[in-house]
Amino acid sequence: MTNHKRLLFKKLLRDNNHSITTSRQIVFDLLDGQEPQSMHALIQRAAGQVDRVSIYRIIALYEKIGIVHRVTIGWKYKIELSDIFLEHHHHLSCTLCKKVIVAKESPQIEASIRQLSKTHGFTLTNHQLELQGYCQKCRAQL
Amino acid sequence: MTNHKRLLFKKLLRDNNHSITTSRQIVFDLLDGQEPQSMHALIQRAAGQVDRVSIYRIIALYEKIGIVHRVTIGWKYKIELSDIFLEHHHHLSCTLCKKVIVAKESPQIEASIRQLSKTHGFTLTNHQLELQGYCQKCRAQL
DNA sequence: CTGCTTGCAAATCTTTTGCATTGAA
DNA sequence: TTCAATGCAAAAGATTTGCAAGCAG
Repeated sequence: MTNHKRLLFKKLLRDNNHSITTSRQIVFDLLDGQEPQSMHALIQRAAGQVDRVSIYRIIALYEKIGIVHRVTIGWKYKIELSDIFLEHHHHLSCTLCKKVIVAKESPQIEASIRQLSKTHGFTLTNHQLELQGYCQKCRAQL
Repeated sequence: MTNHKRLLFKKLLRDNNHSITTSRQIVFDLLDGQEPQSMHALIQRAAGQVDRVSIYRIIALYEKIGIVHRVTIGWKYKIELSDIFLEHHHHLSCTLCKKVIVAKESPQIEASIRQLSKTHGFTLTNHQLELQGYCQKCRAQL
């Protein structure tokens, strides 16, 4: 993980008047550089270090202050670092192998989305796009 | 509800070898012409008519045979009739009043999305776009 | 120190499963 | 009649809450 990310992380906590605790750093580290993760996965990976309940509380806090956001993969949500840490992107999730392909944002899509909001008098703060289908590998096996 | 929808609904059940039961019709009627609904809402509205467990089973079936799909609103999912019944569209959901604005699809967005899949060797079957922000009314009150 | 954070226990809510009964074809 | 579909009870899983103890600032 880059030093920059860690500094930004701490700054976000400080700026919002929350302390920088060991548990919070552990959870942040678990999130960094990973595909979006389910609560279950986070809880598993933090087992013995951070209690399940604290993870829920930490993730709730992180979402409120914009460190993470939730994305929908299939029917369930998963957690990933927000676009301040990762570049803005979209997910292509394979219905068969469940792999998530991360796609860099397309200026064209972003522009159309802004246009759509405008048409509806909507003030856009955020958006999520999920594509479902088959990845190249699974497709070949059909 | 149009007769066409009801016929299509029955045809989908028949074509997939499932019987047309009272419970299934009730759940279908609850879904028709409504904003996406939470399980909780469906269960409430069907109280006394269809058991909670059956609703879960019926919705699972409906999703499998393409009668409904799940959309994410905030952190939770909701159920709505699939694009065979409604036209393909996207959701603009207001973070404040929770209202969901339904937007007709934009050819421009759809095209960009197809392009994005292609770039990644992905076979697209489906996609969902959710915009979050403030609706006109809530925006005015900020 | 002092109040924000955490862990633990337990409550609550959501979804799934097993099984006997009911109902559609 | 016959097997799929339903209801009920209960299990399993996910998330939240209350409270005492621990740690960051």
